[in-house]
Amino acid sequence: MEGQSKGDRTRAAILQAGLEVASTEGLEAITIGRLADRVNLSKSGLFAHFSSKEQLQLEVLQHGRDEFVQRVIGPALEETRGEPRLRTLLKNWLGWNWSNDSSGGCIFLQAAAEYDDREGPLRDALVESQRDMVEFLVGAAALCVEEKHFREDVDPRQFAFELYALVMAHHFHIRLLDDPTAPKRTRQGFERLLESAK
Amino acid sequence: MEGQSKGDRTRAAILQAGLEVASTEGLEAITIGRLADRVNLSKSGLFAHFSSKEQLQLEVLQHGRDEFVQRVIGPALEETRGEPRLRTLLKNWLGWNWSNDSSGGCIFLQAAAEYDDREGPLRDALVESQRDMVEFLVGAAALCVEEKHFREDVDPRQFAFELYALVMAHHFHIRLLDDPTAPKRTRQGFERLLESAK
DNA sequence: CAAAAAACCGCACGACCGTTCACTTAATAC
DNA sequence: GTATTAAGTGAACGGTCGTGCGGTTTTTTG
Repeated sequence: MEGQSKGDRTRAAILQAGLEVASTEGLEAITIGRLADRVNLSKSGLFAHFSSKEQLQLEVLQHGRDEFVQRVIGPALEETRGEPRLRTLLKNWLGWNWSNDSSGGCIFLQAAAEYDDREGPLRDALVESQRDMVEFLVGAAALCVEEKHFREDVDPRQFAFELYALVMAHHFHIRLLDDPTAPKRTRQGFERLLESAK
Repeated sequence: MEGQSKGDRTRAAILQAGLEVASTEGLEAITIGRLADRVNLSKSGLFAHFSSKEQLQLEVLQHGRDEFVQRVIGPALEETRGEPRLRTLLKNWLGWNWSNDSSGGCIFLQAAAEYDDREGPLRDALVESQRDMVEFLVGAAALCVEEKHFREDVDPRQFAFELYALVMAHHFHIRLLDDPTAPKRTRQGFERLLESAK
């Protein structure tokens, strides 16, 4: 009668393991057998929790969204509007990309590469989440204008574009090229972006 | 006795088809069978051209490098050093990302996501090619300083970081989000980047 | 045009894939 | 504590994967 049944706990463990695999090797690299090993279940035992592999992938992606909101968006929303919020957002975002706790980078950037030329429900779900993300950035930038932290003629959408660009470059440089100066360069680009908006 | 034997021509066709698959679905999505269908060969007939699947993938990646040099780097090198060369580079680069001629986006950004958390020869080859790419950008920016198009205190490496960032964002917005304003935003970011370097 | 070499095919293999189903074991409810 | 329900197992299926081998066809050489 209380919170979590056995099934719920198993499900959560599966999604967590799925997120780890997906963020390092991709959503397409998720395999029933491999995931079953990771959580000590039989293939069929794991499969019984989902109606299909695609459904499993969709739920893993959704789990990624939830985690991102909790670890990145949430803390930013607790900050005061405008520039401080933007700074907190970037800080946690870079932490998310870099998080070495079992996971490998950002599942969204990983999935973006996988589905940017493919059709289907997975692409649709990803596009929706990324459009949300962009809209959140646009909103955060618009608040900077509203709070007079930015000039009035700053285009929030252009600002969001360039901010996301920096985060992608950060991910690329730190994960693929092993460049330890990536965070510094990202922050420097961010400061330049802020400067030219003021 | 003359230029191309039958085998060479077939090989080239395989690599071209491989590049198309790799740029849309990834190097990992390359499959002997699917590729064999695409070029009207039997699985074993195709396989005989390579010593292993990994070798095939490596050669596809190398083919991508060659194409990129020919279509993007080459034209830029014909331009006069400094800012004009940089502008030509960006123009052709965006064209490469967008090239709708059978291919799907940039094979390097695709592969970067696939191998940023994996080990092996494929990752090594990719990292090398991307380091080269970054070094080329750094050099192009340094020439801008040398030619007095940029201020003396501009850091070419920081410039390269931010330029690559814009190109990644362009790729992301145009291929995943279907955002037709992406080229405009990229150019606008580029102009801002140039402006603050002058 | 014949001989040598290169290119290609068909078939088979073991491994892993997603999915189904009949069954057993464990957790929950009364 | 027993009845009921939920959770997990094991074997099997058709399919595709990378790879190896023996034989046939095509291209190249002299």
